[in-house]
Amino acid sequence: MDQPVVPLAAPRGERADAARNRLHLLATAREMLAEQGADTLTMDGLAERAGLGKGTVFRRFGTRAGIFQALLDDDERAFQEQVLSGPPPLGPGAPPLDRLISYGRARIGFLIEHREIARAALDGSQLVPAGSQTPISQLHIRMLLGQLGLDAPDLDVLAVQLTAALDGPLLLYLSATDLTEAAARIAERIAQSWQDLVCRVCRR
Amino acid sequence: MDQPVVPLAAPRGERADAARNRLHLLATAREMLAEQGADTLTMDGLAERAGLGKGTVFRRFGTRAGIFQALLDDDERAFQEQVLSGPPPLGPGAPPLDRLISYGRARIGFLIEHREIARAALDGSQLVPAGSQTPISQLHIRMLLGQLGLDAPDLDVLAVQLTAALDGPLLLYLSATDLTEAAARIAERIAQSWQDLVCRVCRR
DNA sequence: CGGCTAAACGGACTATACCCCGGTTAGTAT
DNA sequence: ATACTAACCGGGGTATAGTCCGTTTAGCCG
Repeated sequence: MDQPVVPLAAPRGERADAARNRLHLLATAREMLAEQGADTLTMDGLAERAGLGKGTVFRRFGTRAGIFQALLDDDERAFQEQVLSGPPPLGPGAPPLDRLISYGRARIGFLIEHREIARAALDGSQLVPAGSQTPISQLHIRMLLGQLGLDAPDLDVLAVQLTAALDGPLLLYLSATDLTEAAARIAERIAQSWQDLVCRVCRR
Repeated sequence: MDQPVVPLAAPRGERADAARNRLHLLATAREMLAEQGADTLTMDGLAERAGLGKGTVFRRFGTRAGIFQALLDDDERAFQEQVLSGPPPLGPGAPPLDRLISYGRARIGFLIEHREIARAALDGSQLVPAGSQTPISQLHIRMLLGQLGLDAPDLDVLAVQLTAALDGPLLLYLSATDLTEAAARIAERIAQSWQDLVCRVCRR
């Protein structure tokens, strides 16, 4: 009853220069990521290369992991697009169980593809894998579970469990292996197990 | 064909002074933990209070999280005892499915009880919750799955999935709430969901 | 008991995430 | 156009995890 007509991304009042700097920092981070890898990327280095102050970097992203979470968010947008309004069975239109299976496969692929950023986006102080990552998966899985009409006692916790069951093997895999070999084979193995798991859980 | 007869705990050659210092550091850490909480415990502080050099602390535990992992390991010993040779249904003797349900309940209780240490034992660089924590759970679950004679395609990955499904809600819970209220209620809710999940997965 | 070596010790040193606050500027109301 | 204010910028400052290497000592052997 007061905000005029600003349904855009920026929640409210991110100043133009701030937005510009954020974009610029993200772009610079990607460059550095591409040429040196994630763990040598320091806040000072990023600030200097971007030609900005260190304080600015922290103001934008809060924490080191925050940068990678922001990058992952960015990459995830296209993925979410597919999930929310792409073609079935990933997008709407297919039966919930098919979508669940399809979603697991897609997410596994996405995370393996973006493994370096995903890994760096982890942070000991915020136990959940990444800022955006869990909510989306969990919400989507929760929604599909609702559509399935299961007679489980607590769909919310079940959604958390399944989300964890999807991410768990990936995290283990991302941390253990250096991913140089047979990424596809392991991905397929996890995808297969995901399918088996959800089929077991959802059959009546 | 060469090592004489040393089947003791210390793999080989942890010097007496080293062992003594490790114990002393662990004890000191527990004191500090009790009186100031986990996040104000610094490596320097621990070293100073223990009357040892900082280098020693790092030599023993490698990393800050390592200290908490060591403490958790220590606490976990009694728990493992119960699982490996305590009375059923947690210990051996009960049907595998009952043991699986019982194990989940016990682990939830254990982790909630030791929440502060468990939380501090997490570390962004080693994605799995804690040094000891995952292996034990996973191995045990894997074993029980084997005894169940499921026709799943990949019991190893299934074990990882279930371990994650057990830990996931806990981590979420440990990070979000400050646990001062209704710990028991939430624990019960997670335990209930765990039981439901494994029943769904294991029914034929 | 005296000497030898590998392991442990200590604490100064480095790197870097994160904080702070005085100065500047974008956005807006008059 | 001008003044006002809230937000942003900058970069030096602090705390602390983790490293290095010269020194000390435990365990053993002759």
